[in-house]
Amino acid sequence: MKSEANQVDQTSREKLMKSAEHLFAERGYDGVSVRDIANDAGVNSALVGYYFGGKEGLLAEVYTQRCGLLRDERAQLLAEYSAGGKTPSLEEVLEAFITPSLESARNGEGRRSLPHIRSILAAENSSLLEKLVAENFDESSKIFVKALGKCLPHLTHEDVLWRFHFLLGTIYYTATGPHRIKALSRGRCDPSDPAATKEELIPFLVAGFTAPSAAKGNKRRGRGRGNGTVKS
Amino acid sequence: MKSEANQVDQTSREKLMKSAEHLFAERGYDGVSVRDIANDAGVNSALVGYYFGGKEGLLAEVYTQRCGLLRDERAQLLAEYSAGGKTPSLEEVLEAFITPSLESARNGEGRRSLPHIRSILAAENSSLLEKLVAENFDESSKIFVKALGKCLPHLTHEDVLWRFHFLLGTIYYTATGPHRIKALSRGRCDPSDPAATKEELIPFLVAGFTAPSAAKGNKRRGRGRGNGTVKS
DNA sequence: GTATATTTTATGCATTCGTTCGAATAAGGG
DNA sequence: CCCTTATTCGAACGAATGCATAAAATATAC
Repeated sequence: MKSEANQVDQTSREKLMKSAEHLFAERGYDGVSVRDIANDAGVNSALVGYYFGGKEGLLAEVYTQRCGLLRDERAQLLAEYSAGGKTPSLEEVLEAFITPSLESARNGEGRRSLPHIRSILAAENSSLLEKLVAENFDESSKIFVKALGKCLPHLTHEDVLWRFHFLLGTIYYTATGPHRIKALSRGRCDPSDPAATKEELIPFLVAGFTAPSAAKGNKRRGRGRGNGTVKS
Repeated sequence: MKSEANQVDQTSREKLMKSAEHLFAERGYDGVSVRDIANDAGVNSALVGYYFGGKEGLLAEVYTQRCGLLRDERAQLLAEYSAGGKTPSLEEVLEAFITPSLESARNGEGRRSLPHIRSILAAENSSLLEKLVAENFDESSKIFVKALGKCLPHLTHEDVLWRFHFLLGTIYYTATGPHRIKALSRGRCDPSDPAATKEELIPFLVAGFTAPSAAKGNKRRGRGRGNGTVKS
């Protein structure tokens, strides 16, 4: 198979994947028909069955490919920040995790499709896709949770997991629902601008992550809010 | 067939709305057919046309009703914290906003359906529903953004909006499904537990909101003895 | 009782969906 | 040239969709 086609000479398989990524991100899985995809790609609709076995196979292919790219970018950034055996700072770990999510336009055409697709999977809750998410995501998650925990020795493992969970929420919501804040701010806050988003998100997250532990050992009814770390 | 004696006499309209809320939250809008809803409700499928004019009308009805409930709960909590002309603290404002989102089981049957539906709207991006979101949510949002700004005079209006945006992300993501965090923690972190979530989320958010301003140049106007209201 | 209004049911319709199948077209080796 | 293989195409299938309508059942008023 001659997979080294030029970007001008694109195989039908690639056209389908590109259109599928675009349309799935825009209108959801059930909201797009294979005819829509084929039409957008300019090929015959039967080719999705020929190349991917069906609509689900096409989505799986698109998703895993995108996930791999995102995972690699994150890993590479984290590796850069860990060069020379150095332990990356909290900001660096967060930046390594967030940046590829915000600007996943590297391969596509300015569309941040992966978090959108990911959000759609969560919403439409297809069983196959839930499995895909676990397969492609848990690996990267564990690495970053570990790196975060190393930066935050005052937190329990569960604290880190919770805050990682909140971090994911900010990322996905930024990628999927940027309409409202843009309207409320009359366009001055634009979550589709990766640099601006990062500039606001990182300090917010750094402060949130470095907050005192909220874990069980700490739930004494102490009056003082910023009480120190409780050893046991 | 005659409907067997239900525990309460529920009109077919209410049955439809209940089933629609449940199913929309579970499988999305396009993922559920009118027949599915009618079958789940135990009524004839033509009744959704009779009562709501169609599938979209049913969704709009469900959504606006749920939205009204949530908005009222939030407003009531904020009013309680503002009793006697007192200015609520940051934690109180956050709690008033978050709590009803996390435990929207008050009226339903333990399902936190509204954020789920909201998330689906964002994903499937229907034009009608985007309008619904703006209509039902912006009002509440503006009130809380204002209350937050009053607690955080060191921030610009845009800072507050950004962090409010991140706050929404954490809520929606938490409510959108049983997520990886539960698996990664072997069940010890359970986002479906409102109390546990709040115990972790509030300190995280308080720290994030009170972080120093990230605005470029820190150009907060009206510094010194600030006029309370934020200029619009 | 009858008459009227409301609610429910049964059924059909036009459309769209994902998928499949067989026939064309292209490419390459003998 | 023929033969094999890979790709593309047009057409069609059965199933499911949202929606509309007429008739039946039920409630309500007189």
